[in-house]
Amino acid sequence: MLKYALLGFLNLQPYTGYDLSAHMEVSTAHFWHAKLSQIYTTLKKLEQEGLVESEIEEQDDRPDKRIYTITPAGRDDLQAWLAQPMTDMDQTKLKLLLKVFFAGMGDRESVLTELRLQKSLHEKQLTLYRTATPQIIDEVTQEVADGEVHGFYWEATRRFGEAYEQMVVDWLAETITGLEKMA
Amino acid sequence: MLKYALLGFLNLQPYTGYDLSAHMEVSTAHFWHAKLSQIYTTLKKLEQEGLVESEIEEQDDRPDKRIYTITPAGRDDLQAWLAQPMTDMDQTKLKLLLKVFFAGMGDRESVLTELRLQKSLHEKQLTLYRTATPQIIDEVTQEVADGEVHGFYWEATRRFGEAYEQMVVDWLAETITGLEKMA
DNA sequence: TATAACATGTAACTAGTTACATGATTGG
DNA sequence: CCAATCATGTAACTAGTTACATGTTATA
Repeated sequence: MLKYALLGFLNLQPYTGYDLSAHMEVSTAHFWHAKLSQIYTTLKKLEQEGLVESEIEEQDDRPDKRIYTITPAGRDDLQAWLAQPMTDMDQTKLKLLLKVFFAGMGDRESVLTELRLQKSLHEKQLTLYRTATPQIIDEVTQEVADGEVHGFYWEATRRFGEAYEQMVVDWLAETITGLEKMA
Repeated sequence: MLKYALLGFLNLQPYTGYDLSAHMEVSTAHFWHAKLSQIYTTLKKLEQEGLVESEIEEQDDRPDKRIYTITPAGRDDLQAWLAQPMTDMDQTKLKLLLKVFFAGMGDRESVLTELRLQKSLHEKQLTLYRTATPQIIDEVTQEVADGEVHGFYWEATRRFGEAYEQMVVDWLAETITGLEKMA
């Protein structure tokens, strides 16, 4: 599926692998992330399949860049993916929940430490969605073509992130309180 | 990490691969799932590492069973994992959000269809967390040793599931309304 | 009469992570 | 002077999925 994340970004404008990584980190990271190594190998595969093309831009002070552009076949593939509705729910893997599920086998203090640490991490993330993310969306919306349309959907994913983190923080607070009472 | 899901269950009592799969499906599926094929290969690997042991129980009418038991080394490994706190947040991959992020490149009706379908799926799941899951937790709590302690944590993961699905349903409703107004 | 549940496993494949390898420039 | 940013890639590995292979019994 990284395939479609890459095709989606390349449908906005040409990018290098490094650029794509940077963009994913600030915009899709909370629902889709990838390491640079996987991005490079996937781009190579997409080029072999004819969904993207690349050309080298030479640079003097920096390493040369390989700039990828989406092809008509790539656009068709992306369109087909967008048009075809998912018939099942996304399945997630949450290590934290797995640890909580078996926490009765360890000691109470360890769980409390873990949950408090997680709470502070999720609070930080919640703040980001409320302060930094709206600014990023505003900027990018003005830079790209069809910015207003994309802006609506980008804001929708931001709202999801915010609501998710709020829910997690609330759940952690409740769970911590419950555990403290169990003393 | 499937490793720890399996060790966790086997720390409650011995199980076959088939049993483990069935238990995961009703209790951890929303935060940890695995196919039978992966469960079988992982159990084999765990046995080679000395973390579990198995013995065959012959059956006449059914295929023979291979019953796995956790070893002291397995228990130690599980304990160490539980005691060591995670220092980062779980990262998720949500195809639905990825599709929404790039939805401005497709047509509005496709997105609406997709979101409405997802809403009905998540509503169904929310109902399950409110009706079926509490009953399952009650039953299992009474069957296993230290049931009351485990019950607290199992209920915590149920609450997470319920809160998550409620949040998703609300987000979908809002997003659908926003899109309909955009007409 | 067909399909779900019971029961285990292997083989081939796709996806993703970690580590390695290289090397200049900029900022603290 | 050290870390971060820029920039690309390969190799080895771990995790997870899909498909294949087998065979009985209970249920709708």
